[in-house]
Amino acid sequence: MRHDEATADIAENDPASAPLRRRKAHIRESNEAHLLACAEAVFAERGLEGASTAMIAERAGLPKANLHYYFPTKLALYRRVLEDLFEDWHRAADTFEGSDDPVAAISGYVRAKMELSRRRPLGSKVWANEIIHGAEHMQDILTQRVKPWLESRVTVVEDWIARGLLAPVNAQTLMYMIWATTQHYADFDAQILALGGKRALTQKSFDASTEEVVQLVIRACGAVSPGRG
Amino acid sequence: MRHDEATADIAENDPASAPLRRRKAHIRESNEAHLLACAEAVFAERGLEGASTAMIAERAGLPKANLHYYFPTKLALYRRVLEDLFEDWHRAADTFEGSDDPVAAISGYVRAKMELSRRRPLGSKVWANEIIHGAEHMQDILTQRVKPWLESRVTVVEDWIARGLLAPVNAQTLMYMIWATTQHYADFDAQILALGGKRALTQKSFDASTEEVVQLVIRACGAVSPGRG
DNA sequence: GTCTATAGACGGATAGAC
DNA sequence: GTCTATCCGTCTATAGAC
Repeated sequence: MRHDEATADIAENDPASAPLRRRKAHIRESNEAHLLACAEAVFAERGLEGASTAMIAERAGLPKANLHYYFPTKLALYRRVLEDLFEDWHRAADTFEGSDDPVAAISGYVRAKMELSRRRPLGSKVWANEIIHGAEHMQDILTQRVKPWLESRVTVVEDWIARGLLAPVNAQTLMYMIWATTQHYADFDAQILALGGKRALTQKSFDASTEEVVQLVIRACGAVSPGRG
Repeated sequence: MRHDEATADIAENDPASAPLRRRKAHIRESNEAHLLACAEAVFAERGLEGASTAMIAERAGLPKANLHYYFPTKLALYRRVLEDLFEDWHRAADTFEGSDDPVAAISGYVRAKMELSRRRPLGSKVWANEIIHGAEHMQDILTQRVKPWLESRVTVVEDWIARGLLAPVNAQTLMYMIWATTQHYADFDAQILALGGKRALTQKSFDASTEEVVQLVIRACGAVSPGRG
């Protein structure tokens, strides 16, 4: 994390300094990524207001001033975390694009969302926290990125219904149920743990919950589960 | 909100001061209730750390020192809000106790939970926020109050399954789906609004969403919806 | 029971040496 | 690019007059 080379006097246009510039770029990239990961954890544990730049810097093993060198304000850092989370969410959402078979598409999407809750629960918490508090720092992401995606999926589901492949459910309500239920396993893990379900944190119980959720969702929208494996 | 009577010199044991003591008790009761309502709103909007006692006091129209007169610390106020929320949640949960008919019991419970999300969305947000951040201030509520309730309901659902009244779902997973989906309409209202669904905030669209959720849940657990009305 | 003033800790952000 | 020291604002909580 520490770099003691004297680099301040390297001329920008000196070809000989190219390796140093690359090294500086690599340092920046690596420190930014590390700070983003630590920020995600602290924001998840304490929220935007509860998190302090000192906590994030300490977790990253850097002095606070160094954090402000990479991210000018706490809010800028927070925004970057949210944008990064959207990218990950969007990759999971791709699962829904692939198939024209409703059972395969929907169960695949539920599994992808559960996998995301498993793999990145802290990110899910940051996202949930932001929305609960009014989503003021992600209006643009919601309206410009999530909304078009949702509308296109609603169209697809309504087409499936028109073709008799699904029961006449409200597509938006179905999507909210899928989001809410899958994200519950990340956001409310403390409650699930306290309620002492056997399905707490092991990969095995998480996989079992995943298949139970898939089953519930598939039956909810009036299709027959294809089973799996 | 203001009371200018000189009451400091009223002897505790003087029978003549009983009316004054009653008035003081009423003042306390009314101010505490008002502060609790304002605290719930500010905690919902900003979280425990983001909320300041100054904000809560200002919303209540009282000086900050007055707030600390009624609630010694911010955390004590927060705890009182959480306990109050549990009581309300518990009343809604009673719906589930009444009937031995699974469809009536489950759809009634879903409606009660949706009604709670509609009537007290700020409270739902405070609850969600607390759990997302680790539930450290409500471990006792979860393990001593919510857990026994959940276990008794799991038993009932498993009995229904054994009697062939429901599909063989995992009762806990079903309950998490109900909680997650119904609370989504309170906690994620900012997202629902931003995604521009027609079902935003009117009572009418909320009622429609309620019946859609009931339908989805009833079908998910393998029963036939009884319709309604 | 009400309210002003303030103590004391901690927050985000920056200056400037290295 | 790193890090110490510090500014200045806000926070919780309390003292003490009324």
